[in-house]
Amino acid sequence: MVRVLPDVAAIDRCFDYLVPDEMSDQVRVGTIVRVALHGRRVRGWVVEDDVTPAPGVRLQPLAKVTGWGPPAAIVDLAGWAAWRWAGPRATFLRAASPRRRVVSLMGAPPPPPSLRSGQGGSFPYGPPAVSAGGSTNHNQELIGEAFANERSVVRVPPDADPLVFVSAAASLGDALVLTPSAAQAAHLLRRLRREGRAAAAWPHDWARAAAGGVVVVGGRGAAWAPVPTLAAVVAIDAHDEAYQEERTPSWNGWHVAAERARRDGVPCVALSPCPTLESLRWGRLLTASRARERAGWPSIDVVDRRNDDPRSGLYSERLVKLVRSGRRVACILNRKGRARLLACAACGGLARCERCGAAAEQLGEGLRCRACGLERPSLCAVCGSQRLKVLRAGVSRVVEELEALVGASVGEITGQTTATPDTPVVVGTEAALHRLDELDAVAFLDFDQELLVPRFRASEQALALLARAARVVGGRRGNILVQTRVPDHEVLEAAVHADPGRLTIAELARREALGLPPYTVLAEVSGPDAPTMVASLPSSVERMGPDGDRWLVRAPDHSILCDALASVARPRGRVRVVVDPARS
DNA sequence: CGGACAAGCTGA
DNA sequence: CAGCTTGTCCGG
Repeated sequence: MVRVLPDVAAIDRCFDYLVPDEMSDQVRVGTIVRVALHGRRVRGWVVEDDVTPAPGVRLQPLAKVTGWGPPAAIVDLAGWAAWRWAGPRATFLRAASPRRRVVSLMGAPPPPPSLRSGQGGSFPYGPPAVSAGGSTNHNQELIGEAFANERSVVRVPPDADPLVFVSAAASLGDALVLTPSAAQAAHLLRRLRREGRAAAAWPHDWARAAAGGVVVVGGRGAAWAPVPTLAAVVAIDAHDEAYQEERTPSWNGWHVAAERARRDGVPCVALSPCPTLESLRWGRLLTASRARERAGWPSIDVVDRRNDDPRSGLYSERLVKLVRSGRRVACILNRKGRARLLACAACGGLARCERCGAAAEQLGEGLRCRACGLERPSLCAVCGSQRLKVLRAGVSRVVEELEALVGASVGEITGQTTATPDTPVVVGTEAALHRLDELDAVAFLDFDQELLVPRFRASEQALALLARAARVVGGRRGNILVQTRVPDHEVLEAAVHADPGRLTIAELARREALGLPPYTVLAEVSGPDAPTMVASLPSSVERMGPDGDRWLVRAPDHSILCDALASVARPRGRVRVVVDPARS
């Protein structure tokens, strides 16, 4: 008899079934099965075997064995994640299961014995990494030390090649390597295979990973890969917010992988040019040499705009010179559309919505309210003038203005655009930094928007943006231009001096004073039934809010926070809980 | 989630 | 009071 968790998000509950004799050799903890439940057949996972039957319940047999599922250790890990991110277990088991049915692990041949290391013990490197180019000059000491610790945060400059760390992990045995995006994972995988490593892509090579003898590479989901004997974990760019699942439960891939490493007692290495404060609290910080770090950040040109003529708009003299230089430049502005804020050129009044009073933005020829979406023709609601001036330009508007300044065509990239423009000058939102590479320079037109946004992680996120830009311009070879009215902000100081530690110190003090992470932990509770849930939380947690329909719950650590969240009955479907919200 | 069943609303 | 909608309950 086995206990089965149905793959139905709303049923976070197990049911017992009989195992027919002919299935018994295929059924163990993790196996994916089909079961009859309440008059229908649903998928589910065996989460316990050899269950003693509860008296007085007539059991149904398993309807079918579908195939391989996550190993027992991962089933257990899913239980932990359900607690840690206050979500149903089924979500995590789904994340850990193969996309297509796996009937046998055969056909996933193990790699040649020469590459199967992982006998444990000291730290011999495997086949020496063939260094192409000069970016693999980390000293061996740093790598050795990283894997000698259980939890290391290795701060490397933005242009550092993570491959040496990945190879070192692979030399220890079956390693798990996480990257923020699937594209980065695919690239890394190709390079590992070129190096002669047996490597499996998550989630495509699920069965190969389960068979063992490979290093598994993937995005955040790879944290759930069925590696039989884990030897090490590496998270590349561990600061990246892409590790966090956007949908609830919003689990974090590298936190899951780190928990796995902890459970198995193997090293976990988080690489980042700008480690988060939370990661620094989690692990021991190791840094590249000062000289190496300084050499790996580009030159950062901070343009102090405090005394510039406001009529020069988003374009300082240095910016104009840069875009006219003929070099490949991306101008970054995190505002989509043409104009996000307008004023009447005649009476000076702001363009606002007639219905709700919120700011109206330019949309085609007319205006649209940014809050309620009401559209109206482009004229002043107060005096009727048709002349409106742009107070806050968006990307599309900047494209037009830069084309006039450069005298050539300028491309545009936002999250929605699909084609990559081939013009030397490109304007875009942050998305442009993920889509372009090998630029000569990146210019942040209004960096204050990043620095001053009212979110407690704003500074860290702003530095991460600069690190991202630094990588896109190829480290030291490129340039970053930053227009700001806060030129002495710690974020800019840290980037200019290639010393993220400067931000760490300032930010830690601020967070401690305000009782914010990493000194505390937060969860966001929202939705129609949030008040009910918040009201029934135990007094071990602090409640803050509401802000609209959002509440913040604060506790000294995850054990208290998650226990508190788990202790209250959840009104189904009507409340959303986000543990460790990225923005707040 | 999705079926079962009860309670409430409507119209003839 | 049939016929339909809406809400609540519960699953082996």
